[in-house]
Amino acid sequence: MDSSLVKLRSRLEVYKAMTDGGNIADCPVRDVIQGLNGKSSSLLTAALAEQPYRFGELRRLVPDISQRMLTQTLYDLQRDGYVHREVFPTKPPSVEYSLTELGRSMFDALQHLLQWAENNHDAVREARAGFDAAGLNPGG
Amino acid sequence: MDSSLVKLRSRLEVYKAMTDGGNIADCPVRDVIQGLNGKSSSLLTAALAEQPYRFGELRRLVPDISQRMLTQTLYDLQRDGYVHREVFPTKPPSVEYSLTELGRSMFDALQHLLQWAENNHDAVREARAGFDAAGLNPGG
DNA sequence: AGTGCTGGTCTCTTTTTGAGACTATCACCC
DNA sequence: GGGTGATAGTCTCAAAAAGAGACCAGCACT
Repeated sequence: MDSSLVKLRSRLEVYKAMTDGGNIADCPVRDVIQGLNGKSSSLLTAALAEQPYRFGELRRLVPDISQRMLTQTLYDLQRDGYVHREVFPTKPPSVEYSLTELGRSMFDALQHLLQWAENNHDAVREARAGFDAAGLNPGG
Repeated sequence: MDSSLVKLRSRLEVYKAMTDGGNIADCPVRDVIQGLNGKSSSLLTAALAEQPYRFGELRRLVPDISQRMLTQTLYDLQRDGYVHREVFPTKPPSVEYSLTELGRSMFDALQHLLQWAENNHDAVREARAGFDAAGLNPGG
């Protein structure tokens, strides 16, 4: 674990140098992670890691996403190479979305964070509650 | 790896049930990950995982973030329990931000994704380039 | 001919983000 | 004793992103 911290230091300097240079696209974190930052990107990737899904299925699976955002998020995931989109000439035509190899590889890394979120959801909620309560009564 | 896929299926169903029920806050992915989705949250967490930093230092470390967003992102990270904020009554007063235990734990999970981003930055860029090129010339 | 399914797009409104001017306090310098 | 610089922010205005939901087009079924 300490060794990863050592690696981290140099990595951070790389990030800094790159953003410092002006070209943000050269910073992997900004460039890659930002593409995953959509409000439902993680969830959709998780769904597609399970199995391929069609547009309408994804919509039902993640009901609080608007069609517009679902379209756009899938488009972005496809553009970044995580998702494959295939149109079947049925009547009416159906569209199937699936994870590419790159997408599956990315999801393997993302999964750690999803797992953490699940394990620590309560801790985060408690932190929020405590913070808000303290904020309302700052007069110590 | 396959066993994690099995776990995933049931997990996804939990997500679905929870968003389906209407209360999005009960879905760990939406609730936790969304708090990390800020454009620079990952980068700031990475910086603070290295060592504590002061406000101005963070601003210089991540130059393309506005003061306003830096303030707000740090506030959000603090509220979710990842970051500790300490004011020192120097003249002028200085404020130091550091990772809490929870934040460090979260970063351990996040780090996989950061590492992946670094390793696969080129692949993502190529995917984008290929997608855009194909999009301009769709007539097959 | 009307209804439903498919996978979207278009418009309008609200929310989020970005850029950057402005605040307040105190040490230092002249 | 007044201007300058450092600290860590806040405030306002403009632009970008996201959400809600109406609308579109093609075809099967009735």
